[in-house]
Amino acid sequence: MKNGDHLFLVDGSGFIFRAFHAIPPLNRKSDGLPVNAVSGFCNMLWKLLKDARNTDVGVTPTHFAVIFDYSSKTFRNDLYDLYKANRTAPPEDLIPQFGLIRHATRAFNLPCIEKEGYEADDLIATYSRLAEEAGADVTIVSSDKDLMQLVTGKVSMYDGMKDKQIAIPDVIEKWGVAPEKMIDLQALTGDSTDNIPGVPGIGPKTAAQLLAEYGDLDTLLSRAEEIKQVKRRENILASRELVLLSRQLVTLKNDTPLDVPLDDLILHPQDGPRLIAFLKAMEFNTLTRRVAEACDCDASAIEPAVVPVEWGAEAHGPDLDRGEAVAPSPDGGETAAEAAAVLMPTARPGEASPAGLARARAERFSGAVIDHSAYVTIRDLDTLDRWIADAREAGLVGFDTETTSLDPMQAELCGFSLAIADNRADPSGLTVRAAYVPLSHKTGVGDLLGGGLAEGQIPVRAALDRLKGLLEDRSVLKVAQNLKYDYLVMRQHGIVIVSYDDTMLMSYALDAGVTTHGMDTLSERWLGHKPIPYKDVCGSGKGAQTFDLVAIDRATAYAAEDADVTLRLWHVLKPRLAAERMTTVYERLERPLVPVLARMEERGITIDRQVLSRLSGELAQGAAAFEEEIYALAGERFNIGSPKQLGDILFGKMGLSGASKTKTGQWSTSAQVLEDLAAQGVPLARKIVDWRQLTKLKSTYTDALPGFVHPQTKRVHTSYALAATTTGRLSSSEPNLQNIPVRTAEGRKIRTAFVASPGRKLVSADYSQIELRVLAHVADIPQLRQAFADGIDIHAMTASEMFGVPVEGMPGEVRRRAKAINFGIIYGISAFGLANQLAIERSEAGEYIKKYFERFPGIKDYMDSTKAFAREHGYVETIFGRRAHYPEIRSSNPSVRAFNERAAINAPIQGSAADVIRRAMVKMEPALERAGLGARMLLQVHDELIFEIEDGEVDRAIPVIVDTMENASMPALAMKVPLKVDARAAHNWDEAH
DNA sequence: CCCCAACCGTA
DNA sequence: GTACGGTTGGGGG
Repeated sequence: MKNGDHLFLVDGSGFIFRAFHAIPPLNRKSDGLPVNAVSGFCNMLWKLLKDARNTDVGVTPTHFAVIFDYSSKTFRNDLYDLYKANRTAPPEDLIPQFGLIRHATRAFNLPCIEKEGYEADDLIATYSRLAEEAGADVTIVSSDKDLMQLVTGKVSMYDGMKDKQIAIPDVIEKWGVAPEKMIDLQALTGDSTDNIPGVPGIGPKTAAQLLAEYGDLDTLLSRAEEIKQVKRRENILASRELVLLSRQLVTLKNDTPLDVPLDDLILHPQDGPRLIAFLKAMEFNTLTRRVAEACDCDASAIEPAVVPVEWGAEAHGPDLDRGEAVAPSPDGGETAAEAAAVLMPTARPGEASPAGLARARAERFSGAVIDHSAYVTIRDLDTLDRWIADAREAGLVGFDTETTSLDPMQAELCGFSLAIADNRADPSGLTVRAAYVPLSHKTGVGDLLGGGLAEGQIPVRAALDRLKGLLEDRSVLKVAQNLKYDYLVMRQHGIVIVSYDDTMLMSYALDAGVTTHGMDTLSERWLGHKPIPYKDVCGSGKGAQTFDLVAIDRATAYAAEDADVTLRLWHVLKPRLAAERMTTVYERLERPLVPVLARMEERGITIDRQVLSRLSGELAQGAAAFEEEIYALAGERFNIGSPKQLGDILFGKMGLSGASKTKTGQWSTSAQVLEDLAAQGVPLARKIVDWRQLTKLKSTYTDALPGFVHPQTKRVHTSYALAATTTGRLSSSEPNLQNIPVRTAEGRKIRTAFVASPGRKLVSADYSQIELRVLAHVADIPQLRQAFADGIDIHAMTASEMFGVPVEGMPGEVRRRAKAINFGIIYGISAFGLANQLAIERSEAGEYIKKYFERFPGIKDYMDSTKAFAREHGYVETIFGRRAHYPEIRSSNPSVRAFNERAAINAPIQGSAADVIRRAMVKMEPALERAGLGARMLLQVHDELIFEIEDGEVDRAIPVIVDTMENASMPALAMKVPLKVDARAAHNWDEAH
């Protein structure tokens, strides 16, 4: 270090405490991790370093270090055992941030310095002295008065939070003494926060006055007798020894041993990608964007870093218990605004009870008058600011995005809309005003050169900066329809929506099985209003255009209406949750899954296109070979893929027996029928079955999957539907990754194409027999509970009970039949179905069922009582209270009724298992983070979760994953049967499964 | 171009 | 016998 250099020393530990208390703890990661101090720290570092690069502005560091306290025990404790003895433990939310700030420092490519037995202040004093001796200037980034003794002509301080420089005159102004007298002043006054004794009755003012009069502390003490004020004189004389001790304590040690030499503090260039990876992991979206701009990086191409979090001893994570107090929950947490908002509008007579309010709301909102001409197009920032301010004031806002694609991973934002219930104008909540903010609408429809940006739109960056403030404000409840979509779209712009409700999920929690949950359906059902069809705005089929090409007036009517309708739906559905006691289901099983699934979809999974392409060729060859043989056997060429043509050939032309008809009267050519024919010795039938298998694998998988590889991420991003099934299961589409083949060897080859990225493994963790375990729990069957407790083969046990065959040496066929019965039970067994499955007579199947019910009477009771419950209430419930509705269960049509009864028997079993894995998924990310693991959950396949995990982490991650899944029901519900999870790691999905 | 039936992949 | 989604063929407009 040389003359003219400039060393910045950041008091990291001091900053943590200051930032933690100064910045409100609103600033959490989406998983609930508090990062307010980290956020303040990163912003401050960025500001310091940014100015540093801009040589026109301020001072430019050549050397830089961030200094931390190593631990609470230092040499000062040897001097005075009560030193800092009154310190209490840091707040819980602060604990994980100590480690994170060190990670942040390293991500900024800065030295992170601490030394056992010394405080940060001593290290700062030492570096400061050395730098000054070398002729350099020093800036200590801190506002701590303990460091002011270090200020000289070459050494100044800088308060990073107040953006204020502290030089010699500033110290004198503040404390009345020059920096070199600060030690004496502190010794006299003491410091209650550090438990440093001083002279009673002497504060900074008196101390400064005394020092001005006597020059320094030693002189003061030697001439203390001269002090005129009796009390003050006596106190000083009595405290003499303590004051000298205090002086030792407050004197910073400027010759501490250093592990990192001064010259090593030289400022290195920023490592942009590394810093962005860290900032993304912290979800500091604004800063990520700024850094990406400054270093010209594409932030979207950078994976978030894996940042281990040390939580200390305290457990953390979203609690999933019923009735437990809801801590500020990671995402859609209940806020004061939300609690207030649900009561808005003001209750009227007859609305005091939740049910009364719900009824009144439904009544008031039905037959809504929706006036498209009242919608506003927001074209300038001032108007947008007013709307956002009004939304803040209301604490509640309807929100919707308009984009160019239904696929959120491909969608480009065109604009967004806001809806506000005007509570002042109309306390009924009925008056909703809504606006559309166009951002990137184009002109020149049909212009091949592409029209330019349409006039009268706010610049995207400016508008989104304002919107971000609203969407990330925990105190404003955002209401959206199918929020996962908007969540993903906004994430692409660095915005993380917090505090939200999703009307689609509210409807799903309330009415699964009654209705679908799309906005148009809900609007017609609850508001009696048919929203403008998307087709009317954008056209369809060949004439379709993207939303950015829609004229802004037309777009406003459509888009604002969506936000308007969504907010009205919320007013109807929200009170129903409480009235129908579905709030817990909604808040614990539905809403928190939105960001979890969004992240899974965003991560995607890698597929090896070469593997698929090779397989596709093999399948084509195999199918072609079959085709020739099929034509030869049939005696003519025909479309094998046409069941109609095939049926005509088999049962018309060839006159084969064993035909059955489909419900439309056509010949059935199902696999079952063909298998039967093959068994009769019809070789053509076998070849058709085999041909179908190959062409199915080719068309549905090997040919289709590569088309889903995202052009930028090069991964496949499925879409999970949260509200598609009656039972509570998820569904997956575009592509459906929940039906990737596994049962045949040929099919399994498809799974080898699903691979981990380099240096990682795929880990598959699946529940073993979860539905039978749920059945054992809900029906409380002693033998089943015992078998699961003992880890016995459940199907063999069933066979043994039914047929009196010992488990040892049981024939495979006997076990197979018992297995089919077990599955049949879960599916709401019928003699017809079981006979079909086992290819036995219906009477024989009936005997099996009778026998089963004799051995397990509890199952019969369960099925009967479930049916009776469903008939009485029209719905059934899972163990977590989710409801599946069967409105047709009282149908006078016996087959319709029987079908609904079977579904009603199945739903609590399938649905409870679905609830369990939902809980596991919500708990998984916090559990992994708590364990300091970067494992990433990618896929869910009903009873299986697939992760991508760094090689070195796999062995540590698996127990965390297994434990989280096995204990997913806790603490809300202790199951009577243990849940068992098997997990394996491999390069591809086939080997991991 | 849209919709439905048939078929088949998964849990 | 439960719960899904995707592909193909084919009919109707």
